[in-house]
Amino acid sequence: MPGSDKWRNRMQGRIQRWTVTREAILDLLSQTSRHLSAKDIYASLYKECPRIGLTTVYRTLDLLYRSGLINKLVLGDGQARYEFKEGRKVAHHHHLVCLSCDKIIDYNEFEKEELELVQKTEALLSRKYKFLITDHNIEFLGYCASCRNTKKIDNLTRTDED
Amino acid sequence: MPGSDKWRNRMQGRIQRWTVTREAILDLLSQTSRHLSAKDIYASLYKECPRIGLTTVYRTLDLLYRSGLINKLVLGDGQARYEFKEGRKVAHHHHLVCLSCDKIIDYNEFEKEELELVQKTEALLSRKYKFLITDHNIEFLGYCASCRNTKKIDNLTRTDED
DNA sequence: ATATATGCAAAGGATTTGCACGGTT
DNA sequence: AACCGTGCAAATCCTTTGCATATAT
Repeated sequence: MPGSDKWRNRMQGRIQRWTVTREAILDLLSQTSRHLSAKDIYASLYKECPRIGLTTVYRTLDLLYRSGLINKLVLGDGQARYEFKEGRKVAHHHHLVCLSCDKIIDYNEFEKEELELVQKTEALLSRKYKFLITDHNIEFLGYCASCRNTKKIDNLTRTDED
Repeated sequence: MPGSDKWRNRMQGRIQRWTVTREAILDLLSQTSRHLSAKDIYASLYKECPRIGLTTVYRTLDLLYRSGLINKLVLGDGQARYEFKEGRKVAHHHHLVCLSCDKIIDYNEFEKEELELVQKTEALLSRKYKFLITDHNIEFLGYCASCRNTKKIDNLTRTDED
C-alpha cells in the first residue's frame, strides 16, 4: 500500500518509492516539536504497526536527512536526534547541559535575539568560507542548581583566574 | 611517578591525583590546534608509552571535560572530539562543520556580536534555570565549497524553498 | 515483472563497566 | 598503608550491513 500524496511532492525526484513507513515517520516528525531519536520513532510507530523494523527507521531517517527534509542533531548522549525542518525557524531550541549530572534542559527563550545573530553569522560565514549552511547548534555548559548545592562542585565555580 | 606541576594548579581541588597519563593527555591537547578523538590521542601516546590503555584516555578526557579544561565536540562522524580551552577568553572560537566530508573550520569572526548575545543569554538562562554557566559552544553545519561542487550534494542545496 | 523497500539477524564501532593490580598521596 | 588510577577484557549501546522476502511502480 503506497502512502498518500501528502509529502510526495516534496520528495519528488529524491526517492524512488513512496511508502507508508516513510510517510508515517515524516508525519510523526512534522507533528512534534521535540527532537526524536531513531528509537523514539520506532517505539512510537511500533504501537500502530508492530511489523516495523528499527533498521527501516534508521534508513528512512538517513534518506530524509540527505534529502534535506529533516535536521540531524548529534548531542552528547550518544544517539542522534532528528527534527522536521519546516522552514527551520519554528520550534527551534537549544540546550543547557549540566557537566556534573548530564542533565539537559531544552530552552527556547531569546529566539528573536538568537535568530538575528544566527542569520547574520550565517550570512557572513557562508560568504567568507563558501559554505552552504543548513543548520546550527548552540549549547551552554555549566552546573545545575542541585549540583551546585554539592560541596564538590563549589571548586568548579572558580575556573581560570589562577 | 607523578606528573609535573605544569597543570597541577589548574586542576587544584578538582581531581584526586595527578598522574603522568593525565599530564600527557593535557600536554598533547594543549599543543595541537586540531580536534582529537580518543583514538587519536591513544595512538599518539601509544608511541611513547605502549602501556597506556584506551580506557584511561576515555576516562581522563571525561574528567578534563567535566573539570572545564577541555571542550567536547560531538560531530556527526560517530566519535567525540576534544580540544583544549586555552584560557577561554583568548582565542575563543566556534566551528563550521561540513556534513559531507567532516571538515571542521574554526572561526573567530563576529566575536562582538556573539559575545553580546552569549552574555545576554547566559544571564537570563542562569537566572531562570539557576544554572552556573561556565562555557558555551556554537556550531554551524553545512557543506563546504569543495563538497558543494560534487554532484551528489547538489540535491541538498535546495532545502525548503518548495 | 522488476527493481526498490523492508525485516531480521548479525556485524561494526565507539564508549562504558567490572575487577584486580599498580601508583600517588 | 590507604585509596585512587590504570589496564585488560567483556559488556553496552547506537548504527550499519547482508540477505531473503515483500511491495510499489
